[in-house]
Amino acid sequence: MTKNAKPLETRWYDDACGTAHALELVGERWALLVLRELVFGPRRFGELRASLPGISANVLTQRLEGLEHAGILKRTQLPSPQKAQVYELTPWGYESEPILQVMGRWAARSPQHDPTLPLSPSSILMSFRTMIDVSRARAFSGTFGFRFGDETFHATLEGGNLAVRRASIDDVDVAFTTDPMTLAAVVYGGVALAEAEAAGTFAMTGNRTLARRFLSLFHLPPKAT
Amino acid sequence: MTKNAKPLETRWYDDACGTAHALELVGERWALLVLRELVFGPRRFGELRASLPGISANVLTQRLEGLEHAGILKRTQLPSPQKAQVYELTPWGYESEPILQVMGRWAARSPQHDPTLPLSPSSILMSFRTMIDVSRARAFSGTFGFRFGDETFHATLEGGNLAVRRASIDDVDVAFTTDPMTLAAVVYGGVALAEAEAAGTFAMTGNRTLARRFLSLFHLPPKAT
DNA sequence: CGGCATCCGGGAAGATACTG
DNA sequence: CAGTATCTTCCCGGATGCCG
Repeated sequence: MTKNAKPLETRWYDDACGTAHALELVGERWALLVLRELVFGPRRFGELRASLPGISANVLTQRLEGLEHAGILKRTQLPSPQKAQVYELTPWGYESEPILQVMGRWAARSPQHDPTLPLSPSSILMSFRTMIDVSRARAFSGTFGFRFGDETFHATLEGGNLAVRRASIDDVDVAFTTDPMTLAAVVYGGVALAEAEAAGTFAMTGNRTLARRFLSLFHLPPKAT
Repeated sequence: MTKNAKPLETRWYDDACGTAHALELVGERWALLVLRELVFGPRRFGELRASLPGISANVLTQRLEGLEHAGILKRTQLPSPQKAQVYELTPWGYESEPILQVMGRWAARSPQHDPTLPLSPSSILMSFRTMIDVSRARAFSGTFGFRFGDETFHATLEGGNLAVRRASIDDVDVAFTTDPMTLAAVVYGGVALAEAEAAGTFAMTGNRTLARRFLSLFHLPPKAT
């Protein structure tokens, strides 16, 4: 029963500013990265832990408790066969995505940003939603599937927006099978598609013309100074 | 000479995600609130400390060092007469304002947000930039001055945007003299102008019709759930 | 295996006192 | 006024173990 539910009303900003309150809600270490991993759909404890390199189990437990208490996520039991419990953002929790996007766009301009570090599937797909060239994207539409190991994501491009969700990827126009770092290298790092395919770390099926057009939609902002 | 300037390269997220990098840059406690206080112009150490209820001097020193090292702000000496040192955001640092705005807009919908806590001048003016009704604001323009004790801010409304900077407020169409909490109560809390004026905590000079129109431009978003 | 509790070491934050 | 030094408190991270 989690006996120690101390709200610890101390140690907080005594400030009516919305930004300060946001920091009380999601300002603790790892909190926003937990949201990042949940933004495309519910996940289990172990999946979250595997996607967050370096987080410890007890800290993840604390964050999930705090975020649930704040009304940002809720834990739900899957129907009987699985008997597993998953964490899912509430509608208001899903609205936190712009925070992640704006922070990512700004930090991508940092002179110290190292794009060669590991990347999670959520991260690269979130970056697509952030870095998409809306005006060029409006010119076409399509459905795209991503397979990263055993995780699959379904993306629908339409009206300049890329809607992404964790789902199976049957019936997509293009399906990519790769890993997040290779995908980032191809899209942002100027690595040639043919090179990545030859290396065996990148494969795609479906409409290759559409695929190339899609992959050229995303660009990092220029570095500051 | 601050002998121990080691950034302690450990304790960070090993993650290429832009959001994760942003958290490395401004994810420490107080960091974003320091930026909030700098977003309308340079300030001195003591001014920052006074605007950040509860921060201690050594933590503020650490944050300023870290933010300077990251290239988000720089310390500059004022010309000879003052011999004072101020902290000022770099151009890229100023671009962090959308982070503050998006977080504030999202957190304002939190069921737990308490708008009766103390508020800094930067906070209320930042909230105006965030919560402005752009379509209605496009319909007119004007210049507005705010005097909070000895701090003054100059705001220019034009094209739906409210540009704010710390500056003297001569030659404005309307000048408000009040405190941030009273201003928030009038704009967001439904407190009548006449009531606040009668209480002596709110005064304005200039075009009163324009003033009323201006003050009605700003609204908090509805609470979630 | 998933989730949570406990213990421990290290380090960051908070408070106070002190210096130029 | 602008920080620095010191001490205490608390959070974070890792390890371990319990229980369903």
